[in-house]
Amino acid sequence: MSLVVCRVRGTRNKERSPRCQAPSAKCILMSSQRLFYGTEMTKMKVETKQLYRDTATYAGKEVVLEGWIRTIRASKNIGFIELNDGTFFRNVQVVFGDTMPNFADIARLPIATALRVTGAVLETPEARQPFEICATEITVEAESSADYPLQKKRHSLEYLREIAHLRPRSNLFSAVFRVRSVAAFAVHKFFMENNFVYVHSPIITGSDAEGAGQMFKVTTLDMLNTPRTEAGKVDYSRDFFAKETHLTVSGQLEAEIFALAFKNVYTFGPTFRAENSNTARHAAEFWMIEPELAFADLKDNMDNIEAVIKYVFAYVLEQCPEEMDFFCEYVDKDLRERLDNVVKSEFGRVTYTEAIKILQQSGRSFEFPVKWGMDLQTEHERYLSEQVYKRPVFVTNYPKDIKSFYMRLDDDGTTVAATDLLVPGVGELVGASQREERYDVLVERMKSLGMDLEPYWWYLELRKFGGVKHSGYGIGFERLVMYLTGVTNIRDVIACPRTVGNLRI
RNA sequence: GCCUUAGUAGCUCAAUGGUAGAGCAACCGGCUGUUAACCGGUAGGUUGUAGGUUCGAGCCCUGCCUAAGGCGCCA
Repeated sequence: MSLVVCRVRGTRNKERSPRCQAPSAKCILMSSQRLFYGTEMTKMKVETKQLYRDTATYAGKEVVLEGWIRTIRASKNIGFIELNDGTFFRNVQVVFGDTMPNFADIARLPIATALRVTGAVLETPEARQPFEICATEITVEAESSADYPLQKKRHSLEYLREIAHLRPRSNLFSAVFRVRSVAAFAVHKFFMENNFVYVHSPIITGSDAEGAGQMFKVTTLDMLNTPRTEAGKVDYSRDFFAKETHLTVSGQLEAEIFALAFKNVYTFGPTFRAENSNTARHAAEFWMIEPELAFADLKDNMDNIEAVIKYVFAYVLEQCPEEMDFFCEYVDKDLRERLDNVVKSEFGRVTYTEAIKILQQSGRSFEFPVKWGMDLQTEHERYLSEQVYKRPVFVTNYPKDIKSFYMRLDDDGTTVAATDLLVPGVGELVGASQREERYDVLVERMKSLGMDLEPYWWYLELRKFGGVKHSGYGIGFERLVMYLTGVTNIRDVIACPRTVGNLRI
């Protein structure tokens, strides 16, 4: 077995360069034997993340690394491969020389070819990368082709969307989806540490008027031959659930069931909206976090929202420094400053009525004139979060007429205990409210909205049996990831995005 | 759903109504430490699509398709 570390025959800087002061073969053999697992013939398999996080442990040792070629460049006698094994944002530089019998074959390999590399880890503190692997053996695990669509240069996000099956291999999406994963874990970690119970609310729902927009139908009926009632309508009694069913638009009402049993709960799962929305922040399938807190009013609610967002941001900043550096350099130069600001500063809190005054006194001419009673338009929300507060801001106590039936009526009888958290660049990140716990008030509100009470019999019954005050909110998880990464299109933070007229993969 | 803009080589983009071009990628060759390596060469086009105006259209006009940006709906 050859253990010559770095058989480069270069003469330039040979004495001075630390990269040429490789440990002796004997030294490597002795030290690496202690780290081998299994039989002596088994090489030490490593992952890139281990190498980066614990370089000193591996320095001078022989390791085996499996990964894909991100870039490769070679001259007559020496070549360089940047190998990515998926476990870490950064690549590992593999140096290979013409002492390898298959040098010429390796040098010609196209990007995305999968390799198994055996070689010694050499620390290179003066180079752009902290270490490299001096290959003694490289075998091809799976070859790629020259027409691989990802090139080693910047691509447009639009182009990458067209190759959604390959884009996770690009730098940006490697960073985005690792951050998404870490952020999701941080969400669970926060709620578990605060003694919340994780509830799996149903995906298929029987109530068709949850008030959050158009819903997707769920059915097993034959579309070409639907059974009809005598009145000529679709006979859902012969459908799978013997009633009309849809994909959920919110797990909130079900979460309330559990909040009134477990005190503090949260859901975290997919949500579906069949809205004809054509914006950079809407998708037909997205993930929502919906906590529900018993014995909690609107202020408790806001405190919890602020705490979880700060916790998740701080955790991602700590766990994903390489990814965050990348976003700051290539996506948004001000990202780190903005996120640090979110973690450190207090979120703004302003009532709807005060916000209207701020907008009216701003001296700005808005496309939609500002008037009490109107819903805030995007231009108003942006002005408040991006110009006035320059950080997340809660707008509270909206007029009841522009909010949902389940929100608790304020004492003035005209506003409800609701709040939206507006953040710069993303818009509405969280929608929240204290729920109407007073049975009579709730029934009256639903009746005045012309709602059919029957499907909500269980929701109303919760108010009869110890239905304490309680509050909850919904965080759009993708919008959270957008805010964290600086990525401005929701299609670029979802693995396989679904939007109107678009489901590629 | 509404408004605006765009569509040219595999990718990113040029081209005053008058001969369709560059960089990168690919392919061939060179190069002893590269960093989106570098140097030389080769090949690559029904200008989204269907019509129209014109002696002549990538460019002007109309429809359609696709995408992006903005708005509405919301998380």
